[in-house]
Amino acid sequence: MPRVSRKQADLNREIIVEAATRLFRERGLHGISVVDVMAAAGLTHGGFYGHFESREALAREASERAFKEVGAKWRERITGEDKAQARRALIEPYLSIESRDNPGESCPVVAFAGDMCHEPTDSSLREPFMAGLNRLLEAFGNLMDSDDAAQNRQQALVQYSLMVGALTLARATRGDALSEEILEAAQTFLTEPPAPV
Amino acid sequence: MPRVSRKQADLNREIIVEAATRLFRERGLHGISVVDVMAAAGLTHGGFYGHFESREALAREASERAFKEVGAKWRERITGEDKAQARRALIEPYLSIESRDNPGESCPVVAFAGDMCHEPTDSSLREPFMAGLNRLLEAFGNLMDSDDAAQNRQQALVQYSLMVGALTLARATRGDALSEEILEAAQTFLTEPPAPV
DNA sequence: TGTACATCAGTGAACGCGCGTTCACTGATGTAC
DNA sequence: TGTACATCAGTGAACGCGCGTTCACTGATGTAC
Repeated sequence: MPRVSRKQADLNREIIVEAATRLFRERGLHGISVVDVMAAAGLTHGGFYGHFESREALAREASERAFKEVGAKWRERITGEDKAQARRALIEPYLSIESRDNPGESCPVVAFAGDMCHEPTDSSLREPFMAGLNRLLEAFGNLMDSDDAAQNRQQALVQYSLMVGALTLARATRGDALSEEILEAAQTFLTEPPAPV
Repeated sequence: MPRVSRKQADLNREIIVEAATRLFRERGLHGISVVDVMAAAGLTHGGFYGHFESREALAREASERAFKEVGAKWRERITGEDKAQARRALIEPYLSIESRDNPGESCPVVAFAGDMCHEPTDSSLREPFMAGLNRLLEAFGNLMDSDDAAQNRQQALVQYSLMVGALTLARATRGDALSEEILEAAQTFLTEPPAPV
């Protein structure tokens, strides 16, 4: 069925980006093809370049959207005024089995960090990654208890690095008891009073 | 120059594995081709299958060797009797700029964890990864101060997850000041007395 | 509102390329006498 | 030790395949009157 309405075409583009936002996080920046994304959107591959300049342009847009999504999710969870409680509201779902088993809907930092290490310095994917990571770190730093901004920053870097490392390792070891053990250890360390660090 | 001596052939195999041990860590499990490895070993690709059953078989062997290498490196660094000092002797080089900039010679857990998340459940690469990770975690746990084995285990999981997360993020953000900031924050947290956790 | 025509979103074949893998070939190595 | 021959490590062309990308085509959509 060639030539759909302009409205439908815009919707199709939206569907493609949504599918990509999930698939790139699930299988990595190099783990899916244009055919895969288009098929996931219910389309054939030929129309892809009517919507996007290149595969990389889609990856960039998908990365941006993934960061926006989790940014919004974080904001939802931080509504309370108690900072320690807000931290827990972020950390517990972050280090949950659900999060581990649904990379397509969770943190793009974890999803892309490994690939980003191999990305060339001038890759256009660096920009959305860095921007998104910085926003998450800033939001997280605002949830620390100290009056000392430098100390809050350091705590945010440490705790977030731990969250990224634990979730990455939990995914890498999925199927082994170690996977749950890692999530629980990190969870306990980060949320059990007295306030960590 | 076809048909080298048996001795030279064994040496060539060794050179191929060594090149692969470095290259797979530098560019990821899917980032290099058989041609790349053979070229790095000074050979052409045709002879590859005289030495290895498949590309994956080489990846498996390279992974095993990488874990053996860092295991030996860790053992070298742990010679002292002071556990806190031994921890520092591991952690400081682990979270250094040198480590960040030389993935080909450093931790295979960080090098492969991202790829391992996308590897099929029955991938033959899981075995060396799990075995190597478990050995490193055990060695690290033995360096904790408590008499409580469970607590030592938890500390090892937390601290190692943090090391993996921090090094991964530092590599992913290389070129930005954030990269060094992350390394320093994790370094400070893990090595500055009072004993962390 | 209805008609005629231009536009263009999506299709599927095709492109060049790099990949993992195979194979006929070469000629030095290793061996049997 | 020397000779004749079998072996086999490495070479480079070739294979099928999937990839990103291009393009001629189709026919419903959008527009001009």
